[in-house]
Amino acid sequence: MSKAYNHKEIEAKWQQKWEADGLYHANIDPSKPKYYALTMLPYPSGDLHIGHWYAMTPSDARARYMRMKGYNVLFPMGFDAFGLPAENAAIKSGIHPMIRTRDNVVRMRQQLRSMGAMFDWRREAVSSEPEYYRWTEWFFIQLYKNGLAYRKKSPVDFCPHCNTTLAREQVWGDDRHCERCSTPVIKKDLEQWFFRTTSYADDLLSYEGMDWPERVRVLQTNWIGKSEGAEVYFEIAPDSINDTSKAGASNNEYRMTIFTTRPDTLWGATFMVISPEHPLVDVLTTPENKAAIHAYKLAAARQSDIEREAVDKEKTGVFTGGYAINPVNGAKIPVWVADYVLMSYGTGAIMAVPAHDERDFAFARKFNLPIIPVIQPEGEPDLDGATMTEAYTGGGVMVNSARFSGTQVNDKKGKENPGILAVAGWLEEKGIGKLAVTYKLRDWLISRQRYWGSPIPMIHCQTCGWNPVPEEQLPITLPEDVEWKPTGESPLKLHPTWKNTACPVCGGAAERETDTMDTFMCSSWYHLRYLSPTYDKGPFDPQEYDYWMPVDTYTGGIEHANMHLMYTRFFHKAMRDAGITKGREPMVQLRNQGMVLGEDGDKMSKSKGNVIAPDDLVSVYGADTVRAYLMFFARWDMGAPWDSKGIEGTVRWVRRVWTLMTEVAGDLSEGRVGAGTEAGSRELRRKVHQALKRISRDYQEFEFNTIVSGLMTLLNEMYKAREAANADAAAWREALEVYLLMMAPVTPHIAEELWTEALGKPYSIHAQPWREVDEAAAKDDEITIPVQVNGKLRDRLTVPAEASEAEIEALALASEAVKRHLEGKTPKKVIVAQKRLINIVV
RNA sequence: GCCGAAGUGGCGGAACAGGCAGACGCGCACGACUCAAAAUCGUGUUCCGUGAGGAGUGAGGGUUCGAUUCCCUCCUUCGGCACCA
Repeated sequence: MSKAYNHKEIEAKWQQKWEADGLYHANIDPSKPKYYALTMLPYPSGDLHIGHWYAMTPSDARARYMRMKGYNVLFPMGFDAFGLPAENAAIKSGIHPMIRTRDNVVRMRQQLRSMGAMFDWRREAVSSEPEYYRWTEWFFIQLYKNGLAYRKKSPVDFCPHCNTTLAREQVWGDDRHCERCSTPVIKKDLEQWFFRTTSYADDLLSYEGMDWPERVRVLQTNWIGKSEGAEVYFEIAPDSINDTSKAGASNNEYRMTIFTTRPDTLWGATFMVISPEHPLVDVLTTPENKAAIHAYKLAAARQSDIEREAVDKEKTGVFTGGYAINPVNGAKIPVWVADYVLMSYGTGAIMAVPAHDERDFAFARKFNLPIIPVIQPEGEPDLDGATMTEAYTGGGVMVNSARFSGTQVNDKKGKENPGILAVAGWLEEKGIGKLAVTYKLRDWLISRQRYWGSPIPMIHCQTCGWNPVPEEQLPITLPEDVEWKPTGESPLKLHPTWKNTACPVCGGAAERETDTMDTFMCSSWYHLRYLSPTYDKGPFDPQEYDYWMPVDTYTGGIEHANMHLMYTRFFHKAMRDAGITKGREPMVQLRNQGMVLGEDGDKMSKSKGNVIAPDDLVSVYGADTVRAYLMFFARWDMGAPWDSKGIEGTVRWVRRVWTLMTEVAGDLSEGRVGAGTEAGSRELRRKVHQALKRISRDYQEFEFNTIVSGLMTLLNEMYKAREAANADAAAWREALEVYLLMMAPVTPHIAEELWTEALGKPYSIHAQPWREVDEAAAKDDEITIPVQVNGKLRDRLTVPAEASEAEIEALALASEAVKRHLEGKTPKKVIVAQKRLINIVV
């Protein structure tokens, strides 16, 4: 075998053979430890991106390594196929999303096959096919039955001209106008479906037993945003109730609950602020303030969340004319409406303590509201509300706080703070408040006013209300005969008959929910559908589940830290509590890859013209070279700009491997390799086993760039050994075999070709066990020890590996170079750092 | 503003026990082969210095016999959150 390397020929040949033989089929095998390696599935845009290659081929290499290590490895692939792009394309071009999606899946499957990855295609799942979304619907019903799905009014962007809701990306410009008619968009409350993610907030905060990057854990922790404090109940002053419809109602009906992290500052509350959307705004507003409040509410509704939440924005607000009673001291304090208080966090109402909160301070100064200090920093002049220039937010001693004056306050939160603990206990005793916890995490809004998604399997009846579709009627399929009008309304709503159905409870006329589910719902359980994609008695075959779950390694982009990964964790826990899944977490280990940027260092985009197409690279260089280069050219977790010149180094390496392997294999089979010398053979074996040791560790640790550089280094050594011609045939055979085994996960085709054709070994290299490191062979005979004088390198000693530290020290002191730098002085100290370095201090 | 990550040659990066800084590769230079070029092979390539030597891992300080690695302060870049009560 001395033909030239032809990547097209060997890649086509082996991909076909592997497929025909089912080489990568993963079946339940209780005799082997299982390993579920999962990489995030793509959206079928119709074109595989270099980013997909960058994410998937190292994941594949590691899955292959684990397989060689003796694990029964499952490495599946599929498509997250519902979503907006297909629907937008349908509105523009009239091509049905189903047709477009199926075409794209066919095309992308081919592109994915060109990677030569070990995907078990029998387990492919496509989320937009009825056999899949039947179970997405089924899961919705399980969540509903377990009280985790509910309906609530929620604000959405709405175009009053088109009379429709808009997705966030359909709202354009700083003035927030409709993409189609340029009418300014308003917020509108719509009834929508939510999942109770918040009821799992504390469970989601625990990462026990999970090998996830610190970065992702921090991101999720911040996103959940647990905050400890207290809630306190403020009543509206009796003369401030402007609700004629409920004359004579008791005060308690209008109790306002506030959340605060600083109940210790309650005596310093000089006013209250409620959100413009707060239900009690109208009750509190006096007739003379009505017009101003109304205008303010309208303005707030027009603003985007981003505008409204901008930190540097000047505080705005309007006085309602109404007052509340501070329950700790009976003080009557004014209630303002301001947009810096968000209805979506806490209770939408706060007590304002301007002396000890920056935002309240800014607000008080602007509107001339009183500032009363109630925490005095120790050893400092007394705070004075009239002259303070900023809020004091630190610890100290409580003052002006009735029975609590003199109590210590520190920087800790919740119960850890003696001031908070004391006040909260008293509040609870008096029935005016208690310790409380609030989260930033919101419930998951899953309704989308869209066609191309999984239908929400709910039916609304005028008499029986909302009820789930009976499970035996699933799936509720999407109608195909819909019209693509650019109305912005979901075609499901406009379809003449689809929504008409019978109530599952009373049998009377009823309507289906016409909203569809967020696609994150589909991707929250795809790892389960892979287990048994054709199973029809449930979402997955329990036998497959028991063997394969949980996912051992999950790989993908960090951009999914707060959305997909959080939803998947929630989904798993909710279904576990419903008795459907098992265990604390769905994914034990998580690793994130970085991003391949364009050659200009910018993010790749069609408009910038800096997109690198993997298909072109594969056709020029071959999949093996592209795989190897993607693993080599950057740290996997960091990513880097693409370098089209850099790939030449990998091209040369692959060619040099081919040349050396075919030539040396030829020499071996024709007896041209002599007995060599014992030292020469030992030297070659040492290099091989040292590389094996390093490379094994690098596969384990996801350090793909040093796997390839380690292979390159060893190849250079093998060329030198060949030049020296002093290694025997056995050492060479081992070197060639181990080399191919080590490169097989990176470059599966060329490794298979050389293994079977050049070395004549039995097919397939990918079913071979990983070789164990021969520690004795890897051991150095001689070691080089750097010798420093005062920390500066002055000489290097080469000594036998078994030399004693005393011998090494004596040799170091005898060194000419060392003596020169000692300048006749006597060393004060000689440090012998094991057998790694000597430092002589004078 | 808060949280997190990262700053090492012309470039991507390596150094995984606090112990030889710059592995491997790109690029570049020189040489061999060639009429020539490409390809290939070989040699060199952190900076300053002819040299001995000196400096050097974003900046400054500290701990240590010894710091890219540990600690403190600061700067820059990137990512996330952003009036969260």
